[in-house]
Amino acid sequence: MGRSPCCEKVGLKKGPWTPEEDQKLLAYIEEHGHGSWRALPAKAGLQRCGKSCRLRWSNYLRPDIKRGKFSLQEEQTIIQLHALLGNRWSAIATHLPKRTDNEIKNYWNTHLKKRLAKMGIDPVTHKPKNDALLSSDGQSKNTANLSHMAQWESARLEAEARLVRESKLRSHSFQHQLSPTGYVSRSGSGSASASTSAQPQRSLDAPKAWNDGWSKLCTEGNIIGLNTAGLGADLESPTSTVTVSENAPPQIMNSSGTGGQNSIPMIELVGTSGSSETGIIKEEGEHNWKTLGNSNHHLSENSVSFTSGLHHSDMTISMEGPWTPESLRLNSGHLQIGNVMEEGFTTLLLSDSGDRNLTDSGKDSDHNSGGSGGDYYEDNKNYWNSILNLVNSSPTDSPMF
DNA sequence: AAATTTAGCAACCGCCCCATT
DNA sequence: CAATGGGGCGGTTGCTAAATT
Repeated sequence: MGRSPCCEKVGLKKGPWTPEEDQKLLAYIEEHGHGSWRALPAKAGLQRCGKSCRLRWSNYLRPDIKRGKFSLQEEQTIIQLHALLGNRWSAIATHLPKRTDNEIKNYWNTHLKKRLAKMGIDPVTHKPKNDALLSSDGQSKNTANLSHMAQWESARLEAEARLVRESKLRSHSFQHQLSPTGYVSRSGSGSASASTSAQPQRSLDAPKAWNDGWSKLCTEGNIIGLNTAGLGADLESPTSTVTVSENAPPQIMNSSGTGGQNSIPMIELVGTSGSSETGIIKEEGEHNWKTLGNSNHHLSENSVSFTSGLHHSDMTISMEGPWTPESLRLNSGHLQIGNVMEEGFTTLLLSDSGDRNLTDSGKDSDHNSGGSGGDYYEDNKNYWNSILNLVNSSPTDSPMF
């Protein structure tokens, strides 16, 4: 198709914004809302293109923006989400309230990426660069699995964001007039717009429900089946089901469909948390993780699961649908999931960030795997712990998990 | 103290998706 | 169904300040 650039018009100003321009834009949006960005500059008396105005607003002028140094928590979130989602800055930004995707992207590029590289970790794959040895024993496939999961999760995320966007659009159609800022999160999740009037509609949001479920999951340890497909029939994304049962036998949750070639892939995490508070697998289960490979695992064509065999901390991960058995890895009888050493690296990375102290669980590491291989199961456990931690500590309006 | 290099960040660019016509 | 427009997203650039030589 091809289309003319929005700033093609001669006479439009580019480059840094002056305080006067900021003031004009701010005043206009506060009074009228942004409305059509393209039409805004003329109405606001700005010699800028609409796109530039939108960027200036969403990255700088918006009232609900936090600026300044990133906290350790934020760093950790970025690193972990980047490992999961890649350069999906807007998705990552939804987990960092008041931070813009642009800011996160910049922070990644200027700080975190370099720090990873310095430590010999590939910032793209989050794997050690000298990974040749590992790849020979299946590590690369494991990473591919994580990538696969991340792709799947990304697709779901997008669909959920779309759903939320639609729901917000419906509610904002009239709220827009009432809320002069008129800001809707770029990802559609609304997570960054905590100060806007969107709050009452949150209960309609699939991500909110998802998150609520996780909250319960992490705080009560009850059996909770969450299936985002059930939250909206028009949700076209793959679905996730997370079930936790206290003292329940390990189980494979049956997903929707039959796992046929055209069915939606589904991951189910079925875990029984030894901790009734956080859903985080406690240290007491440590040895069981290490012996995970000796415990039950079954592999069938369309459904794969492993059971850790923990007496207090059971986790089953099952995958159905078009994923082939090859997409999962049985390695010496051990099912590997994802990049098992990631947490170790993350921990190292964060430890490397100078004089800051680590405060959260998942950072209790004296396991400096640091690219040397480390203990797969220990790292695996910590990786998922950290993800659970992340989820658990995420803002309630986060669209993910 | 001046010149050069490096780091940080705001903003731009081009592509893409989706809704509307 | 195709064309078009609006807006979102990720990659990149270029300016400025800080650090180094």
